[in-house]
Amino acid sequence: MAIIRNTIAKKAVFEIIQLNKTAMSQTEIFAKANNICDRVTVYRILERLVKEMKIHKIVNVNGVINYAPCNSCSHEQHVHHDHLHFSCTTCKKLTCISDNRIELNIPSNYQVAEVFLTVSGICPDCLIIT
Amino acid sequence: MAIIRNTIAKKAVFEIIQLNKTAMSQTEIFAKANNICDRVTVYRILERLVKEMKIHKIVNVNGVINYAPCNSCSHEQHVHHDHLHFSCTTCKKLTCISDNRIELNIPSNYQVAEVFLTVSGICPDCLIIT
DNA sequence: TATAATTATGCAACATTGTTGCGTTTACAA
DNA sequence: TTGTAAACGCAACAATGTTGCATAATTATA
Ligand SMILES: [Mn+2]
Ligand SMILES: [Mn+2]
Ligand SMILES: [Zn+2]
Ligand SMILES: [Zn+2]
Repeated sequence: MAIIRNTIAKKAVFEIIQLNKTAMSQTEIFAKANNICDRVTVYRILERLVKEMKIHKIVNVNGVINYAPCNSCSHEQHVHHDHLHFSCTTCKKLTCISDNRIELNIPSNYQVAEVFLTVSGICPDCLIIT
Repeated sequence: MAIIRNTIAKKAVFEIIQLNKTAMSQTEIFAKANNICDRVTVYRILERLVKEMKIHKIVNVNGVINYAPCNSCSHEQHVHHDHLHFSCTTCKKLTCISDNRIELNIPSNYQVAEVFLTVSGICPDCLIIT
């Protein structure tokens, strides 16, 4: 079993993700990290944090991968998240929205593993401004 | 108002998309196009076909953008598709699955525009092989 | 048909996002 | 304190997508 090390960079990256209200891409996280480590290291730290189930991965509607903290992830729910994501077309922010039950209507010959549900539109912050 | 031109390359790209059972990325489409045009042209043709509502765009779970033909797209439904997509973890193919009603449970201060629902798992073809 | 205007293309160059290999450093257990 | 696995930096690469600009093809219209 591999030993998990809590390096300075890893702690910093995790804190950046935790303190932010919305999900962030590697680029955004690296920008906030103030050159605490190389950008490749950020990628590798993110991989580890996902594996350790401290954060989860979300593909935004434009194809860019974002990361957000896991709040109550069990081993089974870690990837197959029970919540949806909201992608704001104005501020481009991606937000985790609390649990949402959906009923899938898929032919029985498909074996379902994970459900990815992302809704785009305008977030509350951007609606106020308008 | 812009005039729509049906060029040889555009017809070829559209036919490639129509004849394929699953959605395809620009890379796959270009590979099948047999150097009928430059790869940049394929990107531009895809943009036009999306605008003309002949095809639609789907972001796969890995972040790569795929394209599939539109079957019964109205102006309103063009992007806000009423169907879900199945992403096979084995053969990596992305398939459009016919309509699927879902009930969203989003706070009312979010203004919803489009819904993106992608399910991953194992497709029927890959299940048979196993 | 000839000419002008518009649309589409090729090519080169660039941007962004993500990955890999490898030698070196660091964290942690013993 | 020290050995070793884990993490890191750096350089190089890969995949995907975008932009500018000169040229070619198509369509409009005189
Ligand atoms: Mn989330
Ligand atoms: Mn589809
Ligand atoms: Zn917003
Ligand atoms: Zn499959």
